[in-house]
Amino acid sequence: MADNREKALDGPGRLDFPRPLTTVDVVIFIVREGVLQVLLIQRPTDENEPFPAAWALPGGFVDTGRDADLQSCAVRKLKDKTGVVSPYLEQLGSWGSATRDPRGWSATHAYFALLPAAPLASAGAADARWFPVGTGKGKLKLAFDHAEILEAAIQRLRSKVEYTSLPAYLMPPEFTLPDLQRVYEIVLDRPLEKSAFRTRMLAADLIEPVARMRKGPSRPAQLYRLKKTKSPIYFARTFNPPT
Amino acid sequence: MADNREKALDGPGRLDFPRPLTTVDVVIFIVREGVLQVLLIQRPTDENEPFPAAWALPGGFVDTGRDADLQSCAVRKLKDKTGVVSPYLEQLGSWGSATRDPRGWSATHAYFALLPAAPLASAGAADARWFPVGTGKGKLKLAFDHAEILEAAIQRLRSKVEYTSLPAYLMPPEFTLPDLQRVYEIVLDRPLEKSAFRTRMLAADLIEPVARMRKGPSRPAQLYRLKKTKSPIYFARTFNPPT
DNA sequence: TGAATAGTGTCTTTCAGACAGTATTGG
DNA sequence: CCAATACTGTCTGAAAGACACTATTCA
Repeated sequence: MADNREKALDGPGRLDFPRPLTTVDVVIFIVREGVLQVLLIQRPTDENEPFPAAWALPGGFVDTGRDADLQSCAVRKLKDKTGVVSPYLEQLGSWGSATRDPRGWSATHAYFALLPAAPLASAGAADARWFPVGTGKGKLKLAFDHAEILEAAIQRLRSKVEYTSLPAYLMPPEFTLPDLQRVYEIVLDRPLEKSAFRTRMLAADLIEPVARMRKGPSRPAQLYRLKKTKSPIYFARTFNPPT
Repeated sequence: MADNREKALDGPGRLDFPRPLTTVDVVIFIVREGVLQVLLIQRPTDENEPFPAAWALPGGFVDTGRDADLQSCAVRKLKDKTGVVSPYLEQLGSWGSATRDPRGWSATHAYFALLPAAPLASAGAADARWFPVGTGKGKLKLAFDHAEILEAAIQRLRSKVEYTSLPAYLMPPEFTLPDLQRVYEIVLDRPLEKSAFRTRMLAADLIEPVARMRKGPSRPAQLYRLKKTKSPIYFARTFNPPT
């Protein structure tokens, strides 16, 4: 896009002012080992970089040469760090201010992604690690304003899980209803009623049984898979009376 | 993060790669003359400007010298065009791509604002006009991707009105319950049950009666005002069973 | 008085909450 | 058999839908 930039400069001259830095960050969630986890990247230790060695959300500058738009930039960052294309990627919001990046006025476009549980969901990159989303204490200090962004992502996820089928995107290809309920409970951090849960999920036309059962130490459970559903289901009520 | 490519471009302290343009746009809603309306600005007729004379959302470039952050930039644009500070301003999302602005890669941070109905809610600026939000047809061609942004704002507003008290911010300082219901119905474009509506609103601890009544050609109605409520109320159910 | 709108009451429906009870496996 | 987990049924309660009914003003 060097062309456009030159054109801009020889126009009425109105574009010759300082531009903020533009970045994209992605909050990537997964459920592993029974807890909600988020992928973080360790920043380079180079002391000339901002926040050296601190943990940060995966992300970085928009590359005007490679990224057609913000969403594809987010997809690229996601793929760089995990090797996968998420079945669910949603815009979370944007954060921009004069002070959030020591290098100058900057604005980031934040996305959040849900990855399906997989037997060996390792962080793809060497500088990447999964961190459990602490239920309160033990908060990590993150680079930039990423702690705030992460907090917003968790809130958004929790809030949407109350009345949508989002957790379906956190499931492996085949799962049982109790599995799904467990994931809801992990994200919401509270137990749900089994009976109401089953009724709602089955009524939602969201999942379909496959011709197999999950065997275990007790009664086998019906396996389901996600229907070829484009978008999440919105329920008319939340799961429990609101706070 | 600095992946390999960015490291190459951006040695320590080097940030000299092309930066996208950064703008903020605001979708400003009001209810006037019984319909939901949105404020649009006519772009300059100068043929060197993009989309000359086209209607656009109020907005513009972030001014790194004046704007401390995105939100204050949005507040500034809102005040420039309407002279008021909205009681409700929410981030809507961001749109960025190589092609949305002919001047080059650009990203806009979109907000939406709700203005209280006022007897003489004129558009403050000369190039500004209120346009009814057409229920379907008669769509205006807007500059940039603003039609898409407006569409998203309307959807977001409608969706949130289903289960929040957002319309309270569209009301004048004092209003009756039937007034409020009318605004809900205008935004949702469908009738609501009076009885359920009243019950819900009065239970929400959102409004309080003032010591006056609205007189009219028929039975007077109790006037209410918004309680000093910081944030909108979220209801546990939507108003009607979903489609 | 009647028209018009505000506001209430009552019955029904829907669906979650609670929880007991049945079903089906392995040991 | 028992333990464990999957799944179903039944009762209750809260809140919405439907709609009739009462209340209060003006003309």
